[in-house]
Amino acid sequence: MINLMLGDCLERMKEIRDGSVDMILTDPPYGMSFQSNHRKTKHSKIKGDSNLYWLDDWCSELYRVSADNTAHYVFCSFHHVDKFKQALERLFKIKNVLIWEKNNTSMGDLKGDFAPKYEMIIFIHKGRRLINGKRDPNILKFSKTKNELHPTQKPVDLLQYLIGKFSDSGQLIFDPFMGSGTTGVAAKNLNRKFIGIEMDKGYFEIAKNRIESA
Amino acid sequence: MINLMLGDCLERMKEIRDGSVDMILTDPPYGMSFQSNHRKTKHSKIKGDSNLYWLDDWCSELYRVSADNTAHYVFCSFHHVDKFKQALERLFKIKNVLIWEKNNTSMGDLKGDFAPKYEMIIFIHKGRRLINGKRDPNILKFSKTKNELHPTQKPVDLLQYLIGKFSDSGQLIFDPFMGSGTTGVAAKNLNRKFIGIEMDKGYFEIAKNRIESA
DNA sequence: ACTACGGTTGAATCCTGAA
DNA sequence: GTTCAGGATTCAACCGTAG
Repeated sequence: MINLMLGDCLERMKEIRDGSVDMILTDPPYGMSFQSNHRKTKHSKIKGDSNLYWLDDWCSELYRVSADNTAHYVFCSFHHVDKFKQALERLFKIKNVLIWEKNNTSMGDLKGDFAPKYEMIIFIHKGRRLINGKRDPNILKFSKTKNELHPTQKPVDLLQYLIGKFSDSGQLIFDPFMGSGTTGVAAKNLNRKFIGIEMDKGYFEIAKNRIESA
Repeated sequence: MINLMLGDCLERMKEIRDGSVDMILTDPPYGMSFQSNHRKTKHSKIKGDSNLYWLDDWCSELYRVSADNTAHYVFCSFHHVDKFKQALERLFKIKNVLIWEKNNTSMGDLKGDFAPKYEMIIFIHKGRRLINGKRDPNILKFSKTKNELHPTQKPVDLLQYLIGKFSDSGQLIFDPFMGSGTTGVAAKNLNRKFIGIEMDKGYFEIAKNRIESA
């Protein structure tokens, strides 16, 4: 079962039944500008809300739709980790903050700072979910995707790893900020069901095509 | 110049002159025991939440004693990164969150979680301080010290690396939570001046001996 | 005119991995 | 080896407006 919705996730999530989702795996917009004058490959502009006013309502809906005894992942940069952690913490149990170590660094302040080489992944439980297989360290090394369709596209193998560790075959994975649909591809590859929501029509079509042909 | 003080850093810091410190490098107590009690209540009141009530006053004093255009490091676990980031952010500029990747993992939840393999280091500026040498990634691999004198003892080579990157020979390093004195040893090895404060008399003596014989 | 402030624009510059 | 491209960017200069 694959269910893709075009629209604002705060609205469309209302259509999802209480306790029906076995894993949320998503990469919310951080509220940064993606338009760089130096990037060769330009992506369409993504709406940046740096005030993150929607966070609390969003977390409440996530809690409502998720089943008991499930584990979930929310990608996050260190710039906003405090706000995301506190919003999630009101309802979920913060289990860990995983570090996705990339194979490259990004730009940032070249003279007064260290070079960004990772993204954070807030790992939460509703109730208690046991790990599948062995317990791995909380630093995960995966190479970045080449020729990205979306500026923050995640590697499929990273998402498949995360899905495999804390969900079972046939369970339902949910991504409220679908982007180019990598979470859906990973879910389908592992025989999970999937619900994805995306507001941008261009990315929605890309996601639909990618997941169909996966 | 090495100046070691026995006492509560919130009190003893008052003796340090405005703008006299070139780098703060410290590992504050996290108050983990309070945290675990608090977890049982889901809709937690922030008031009386943990023993981090001293954070805001502490940050104000750090800001007062530090010179303009200086860089500083505060160690932190992911459990409390939100509170430390927000307290520091009121006055300092958050530049980065560094990841100290250890060579081993610690215990934690063996069945429902990933294994902790890192500590966070909040990296802040007062004004703007340029890097010494090249710009390195924000994931730092250093092996843990063996036969520790203190439960959260840091490797000397890690602290020397951090000191070397953002301070100069002859400048003053300050550690308000000195513990077993590793920051002082690193500072002395690199010909920096040092002020350290420690409340516990046992650790104070250990630190004094270690720094003297460094 | 003279700052002061806010928003926008464009230049800078470095490590890593892939070719 | 050697070259080359690119990266959830930051900083500073530059206007336009307001006081």
